[in-house]
Amino acid sequence: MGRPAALSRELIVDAAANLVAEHGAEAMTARRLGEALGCDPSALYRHYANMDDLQREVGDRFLAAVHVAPRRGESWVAAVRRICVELRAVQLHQPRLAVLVRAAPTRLANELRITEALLRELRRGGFDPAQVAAAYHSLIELTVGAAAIDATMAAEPAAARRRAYREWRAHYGTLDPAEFPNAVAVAGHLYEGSADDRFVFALDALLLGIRVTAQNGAPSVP
Amino acid sequence: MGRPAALSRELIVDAAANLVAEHGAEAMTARRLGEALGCDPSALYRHYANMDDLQREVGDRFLAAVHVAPRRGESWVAAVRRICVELRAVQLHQPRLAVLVRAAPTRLANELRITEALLRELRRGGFDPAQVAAAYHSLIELTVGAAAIDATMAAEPAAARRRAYREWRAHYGTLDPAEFPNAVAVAGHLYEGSADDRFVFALDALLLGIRVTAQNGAPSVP
DNA sequence: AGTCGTTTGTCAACACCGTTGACAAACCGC
DNA sequence: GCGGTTTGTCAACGGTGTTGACAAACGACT
Repeated sequence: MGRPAALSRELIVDAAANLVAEHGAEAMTARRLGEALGCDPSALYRHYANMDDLQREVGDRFLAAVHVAPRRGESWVAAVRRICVELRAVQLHQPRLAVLVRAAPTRLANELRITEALLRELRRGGFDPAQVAAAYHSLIELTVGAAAIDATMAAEPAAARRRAYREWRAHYGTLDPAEFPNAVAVAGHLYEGSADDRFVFALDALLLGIRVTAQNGAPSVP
Repeated sequence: MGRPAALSRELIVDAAANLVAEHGAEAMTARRLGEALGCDPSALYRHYANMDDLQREVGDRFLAAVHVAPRRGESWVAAVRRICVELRAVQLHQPRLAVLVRAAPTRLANELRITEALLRELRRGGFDPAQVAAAYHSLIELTVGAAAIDATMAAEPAAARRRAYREWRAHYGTLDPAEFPNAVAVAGHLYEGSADDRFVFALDALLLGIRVTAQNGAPSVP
């Protein structure tokens, strides 16, 4: 009963996803979305409590691109690595949306799918439940967190990115050696390679640390 | 020459920092800042190109709270750990400001100070320059990234936080065991303890992985 | 002393943003 | 046909960053 709905959550989230894919996440405003849908901006509030609600669903829609199916012959470490790398890639493409996804777990379809897959692989690794949970949180914090940091630069073209990295390196190199001896000493290696390389290094180190911790227990730190 | 300046970058950044400390980072708008300074909002643009410029400086000012001086008898691992934990604590208090600090290195005074200290401790650990840079980037991505994720919840009172964690745990536990067997299995351990605990676990694992990697080289992943 | 150029703050305005409350259109069951 | 309910429209509110024209206030030069 009631007036027949011309809009629906699905129609809205579709249009919003298109808008984001074409014009970037900052284009997803109530007014532009209303224009794309041919309706008044305020009509959206009949289907979503507020724009954050909608953004959360759009964000989850983009997570559909992450493939979590296990591959034959793949170790659990390799699977976790692959899932995290893919998750990062998706988040780098939609920096603004990632903000909301990472504030709190949305527990929407695709996020649950990824969570389940990561937990599956970690359990395959032989950890006990508490270790699995701790490892999962570590991986998510690094993966999603690093994506948050890198997203801004990832939006730039590759040439601009390399130029920026080179400038930063150079800047650290020209600091006062009396005040910043260590920065000057390693300046040549800061921001070396791609952000993806740096992430994978961190990810591998974290995975290694998780494995060693599970075997030996947490090492003591004097 | 010219009309004498009533404002200055220092006066502005002082007022902005006070505003943020008292009313939160979202209170740092041009109009409220103008009101606090007794000037027109547009006067700010004589001293800063835009609000992002100003936010970056205010963000760096808050980093002054991070103590990086070496302590006697403290191992390099303990020092790195301590600096990262302090850095995280500061970022958790100013979530909005952290957004800008983490988009790209500001290379302002306090950020440089922290960078120098982390590099100092890592070099004390006996790594070669390339390893120091890689380790530094890993630590920053985890520390600042995790702070970005946790900042939203950290703004809530502790009771609300614990309630949210409990709800999430419960939600994972009530998922369909056929579709999400692993989530159901470890649900009881997800979001266990505090966000700080989870961060320290990840940080220790990462530090351990970095040390092992430097000793043995990167492990192969089948 | 008067004028010029420069710096700096003021004012009004522009173009946005999310969101709300009153209203009208369009359906269902009665 | 008459209510009740749902759904979209419209106008508006209060907020945001930012800009361009203008005026005040100085130092320097004639």
